Amino acid sequence: MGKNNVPRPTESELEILQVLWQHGPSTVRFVNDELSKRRDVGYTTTLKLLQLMHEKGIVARDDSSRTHVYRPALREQETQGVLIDRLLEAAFGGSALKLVQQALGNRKTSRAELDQIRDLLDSMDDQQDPDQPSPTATPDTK
Amino acid sequence: MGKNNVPRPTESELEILQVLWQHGPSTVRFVNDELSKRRDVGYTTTLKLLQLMHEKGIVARDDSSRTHVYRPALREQETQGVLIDRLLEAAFGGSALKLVQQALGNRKTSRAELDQIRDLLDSMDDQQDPDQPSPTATPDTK
DNA sequence: AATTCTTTACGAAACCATTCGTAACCCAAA
DNA sequence: TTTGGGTTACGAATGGTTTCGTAAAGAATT
Repeated sequence: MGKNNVPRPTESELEILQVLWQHGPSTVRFVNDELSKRRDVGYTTTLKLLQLMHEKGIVARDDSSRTHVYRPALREQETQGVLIDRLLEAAFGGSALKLVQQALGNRKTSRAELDQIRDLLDSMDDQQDPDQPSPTATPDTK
Repeated sequence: MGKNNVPRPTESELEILQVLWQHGPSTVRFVNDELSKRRDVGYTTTLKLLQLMHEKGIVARDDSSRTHVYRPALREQETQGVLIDRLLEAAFGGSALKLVQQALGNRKTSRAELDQIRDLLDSMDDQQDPDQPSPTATPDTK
């Protein structure tokens, strides 16, 4: 099992995942209240979505008590990674460089944030292993 | 008219847009041949997609001659920007920093690319003083 | 106990993306 | 003129996402 069959959340599902990531394991009621702060959404709609996400393996749930408690099945970073890969393939021809340039270039970014990115770049320099080629495009591992 | 009603291409539509961005204005036949290099797709499927994209305003077409010629209605960068905004909102709570960290962190990136990003960061430092708003980033109200 | 509130489960409707079959049309070649 | 290949237009089937109405069951309140 690699990243092959990692679930690909839809937009609504992501909305819910963000609530779970931010607040931790939550009931349908809580998630729905959070979503309702941003837009109109019925309780059973949120319920159904969570049930489907559960079937898909996107969330796990504790149904030991009557009101079930849902939590993300994947780490935030993992899911975000999948989504970036998706966008990278779909719109940037696989070039992470172009994506980052676009993300930074067309946007206001504070100096503090720029510095944080610089730190990240520096730490990546340290990890550079010159032995290996740079296979940005072939996660073919079987 | 701001970025409000900029079209939001689907995955298939992006596949086609990439062909158009890369090769310039093209006929259905050409686009379909390109897509066929990667996967199985019927001619009329590509045709229909292009027709729908035309209706949506995602592509423009020259139908002065019998075989129509399609071209992107938006610049590559513009569309990519919209898509990043979308992902940013949907999965990263709006934090471009987190997105970039994720894009770079979970991925092998060559030193050359890292250097290019550093250059970008440096040039952004220069622009830090927003007397002159960046020409790319503010298509405000007309 | 009866009522009300909360929750889950289920089914269906509405909508959209994707795919393709079929027909009509034009043009060029036979 | 007829045939055939390439093209556009259109409609429909399929499958997935999103929404919500309704029913059933449990829990709390009266």
